[in-house]
Amino acid sequence: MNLKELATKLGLSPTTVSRALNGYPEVNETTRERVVAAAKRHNYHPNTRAIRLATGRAMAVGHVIPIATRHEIVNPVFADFIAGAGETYSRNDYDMVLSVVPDEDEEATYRGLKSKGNVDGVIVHAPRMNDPRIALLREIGLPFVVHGRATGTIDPYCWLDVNNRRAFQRATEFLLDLGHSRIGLVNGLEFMDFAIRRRTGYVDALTARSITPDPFLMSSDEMTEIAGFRAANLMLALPRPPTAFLASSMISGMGVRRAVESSGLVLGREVSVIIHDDDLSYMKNGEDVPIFTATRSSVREAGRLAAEMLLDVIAHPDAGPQQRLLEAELIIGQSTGPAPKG
Amino acid sequence: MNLKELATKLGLSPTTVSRALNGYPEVNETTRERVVAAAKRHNYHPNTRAIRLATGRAMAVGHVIPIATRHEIVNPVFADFIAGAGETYSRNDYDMVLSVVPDEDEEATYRGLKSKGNVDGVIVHAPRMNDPRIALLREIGLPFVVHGRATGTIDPYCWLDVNNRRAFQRATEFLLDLGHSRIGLVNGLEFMDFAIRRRTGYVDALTARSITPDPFLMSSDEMTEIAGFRAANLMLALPRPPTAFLASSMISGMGVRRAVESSGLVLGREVSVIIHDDDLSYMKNGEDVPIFTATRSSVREAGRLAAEMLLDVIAHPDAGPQQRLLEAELIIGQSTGPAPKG
DNA sequence: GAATCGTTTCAAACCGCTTTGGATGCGCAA
DNA sequence: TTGCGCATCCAAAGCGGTTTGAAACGATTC
Repeated sequence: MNLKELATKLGLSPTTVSRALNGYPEVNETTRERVVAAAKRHNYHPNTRAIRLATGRAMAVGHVIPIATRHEIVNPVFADFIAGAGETYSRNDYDMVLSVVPDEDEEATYRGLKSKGNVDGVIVHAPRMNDPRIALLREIGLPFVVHGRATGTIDPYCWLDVNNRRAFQRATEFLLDLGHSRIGLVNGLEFMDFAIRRRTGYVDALTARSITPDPFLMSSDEMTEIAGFRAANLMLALPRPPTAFLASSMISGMGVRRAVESSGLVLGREVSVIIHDDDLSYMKNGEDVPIFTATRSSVREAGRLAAEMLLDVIAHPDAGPQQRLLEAELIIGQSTGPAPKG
Repeated sequence: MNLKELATKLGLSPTTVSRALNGYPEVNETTRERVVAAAKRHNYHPNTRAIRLATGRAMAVGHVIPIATRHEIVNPVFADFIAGAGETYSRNDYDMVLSVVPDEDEEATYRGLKSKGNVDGVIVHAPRMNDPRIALLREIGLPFVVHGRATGTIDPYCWLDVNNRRAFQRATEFLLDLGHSRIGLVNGLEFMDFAIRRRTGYVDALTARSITPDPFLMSSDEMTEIAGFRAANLMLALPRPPTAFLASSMISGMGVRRAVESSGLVLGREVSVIIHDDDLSYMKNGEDVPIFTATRSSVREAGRLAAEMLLDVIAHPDAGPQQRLLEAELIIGQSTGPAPKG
């Protein structure tokens, strides 16, 4: 059942039927009701491909997920971010198209998305320092929103980010207030922008209290359980081991916990741990009482908001770039306590 | 730059240019080379929307991700499955469109996908017992491949699954061989098909050795760290606690480990644990030596294969339904050992 | 030299919708 | 009566490709 057939069946022109269904004013109310009823009765749904060609809009948003050929990690945060963004798209009748490409094809993918007209805009994931994608997207004129920011980029662009610096600064201050002075940082890979900012927050808090950051207490690696375990193990083996840790994710935090416990230490008493909690649905940080003290910010909510921002940018391309900084909560769980006397 | 412009520039008709670029035989080789060169020079990319309308194919595959309104869990396995499937799609110039919808809208979503012509086929995720989606998709004539199977469905359909029953049967036998007789099952939600099959494998292995399954040693819940922790804790508090556990995922396995260790027991000596390892890229089970003994099957590889199967089904709609059963490996790690004398 | 054939090219229809630029008919003011 | 404005509807021209059916032309066959 297509528009023409429906029109013939109604004794109307395709024009009128189209207008009736799309809510244009120049059609008689009685006619509109007839049309709507007939459309429902014959189970008519306009062909998306035709709409897209006729309107010139793709009614779709792209998410490009580069698969690093080196370290083949699929960011576990994607699932929840995508779920959040997807909810927004569904509500607005947009499609979400995911492109999984080897990272060396990423530029070609963006260019293709634009020139072939598959999408009306894209979300940029996991920005790095001086991320080249921002200039690229501006150059080819594809609307975009960055999830995160890219240190080093001067011209303004659209982004939505968590205040990672402030979050880690507060977490560090919290540990300092508890009397900890040797605090291990188990950070993500520090070419990622969020990891840079987190380290800055950590370093700032320390230096504000006249503590010189100890390079041996700062690690940077994938945010996996194993990596967290190894980093914490190394630090615990130091002559003057840390009494507290700051871990960049729930998962690496679990590795830190394993290292702590397998050293025979008790979490929350002998060693304190604060993690960053993305509030992943499959990785809840406890129920009533959080297991880990954490800086928390829902990545799913970030997905929803970033998607809304992008749709807004697509609808109003000439309104200046939007920017939004979300604050993380600092929630107190069972993994922190006063520094042991020593 | 569109086809007509390119044609004029070349002094050819759009017909010939289109044919030249699409490799049709009825065009002179010299002409073809001229056309291809010009297309590259002018950076011509055919408009996807136009191709889709003209050919009647969407060149896209759908993944519908229902968001349960009750338990809002985004399956952590999605990310890797999607990554695997996405690689296949990229290689074949297909788009992957994700629909995130409240689960009560799922049927309407599938019908819409079909009648609006957004996709050429879909992958069905997380099948349950007697899953209604299979009959629905057959009814509306949308090609599909199920990732998993649906116990109770009689008519043949396309699926790709891991042999969950056999995997858990082997794992149970392995524990029995080590002398364990009280083995706790920390299963996923048992309306999910894979969870049913895993329990069957576990029960079969026990009964084959004349051990009556103890209902207190069988739990079923979300596959989260917390749920694994709680289930294991309950079992460890029994008058006759288990000496071994079978956990349905790496994540719930980490909860089990925490319960074991917080009971002051040593993993791999006093209590053995086997998990199912989906080989998630952000959740590696150790490096050289696996942390957990595990039944392992890469969900990312499953994604690749399922996508290939779907593209094949789309290309050859009349070839009978394909089915493929993957076997999980049983890999030995540090979390299992002989049952303690007692 | 005419008929036939294969190669190469093109004009035009088509995919299913939106949208522009009229038409039509009616009521009402001039 | 004429003219104008308004409400309602329609024919036709896009959107940018693919594909059908036919034309043009040189080569081959009789």
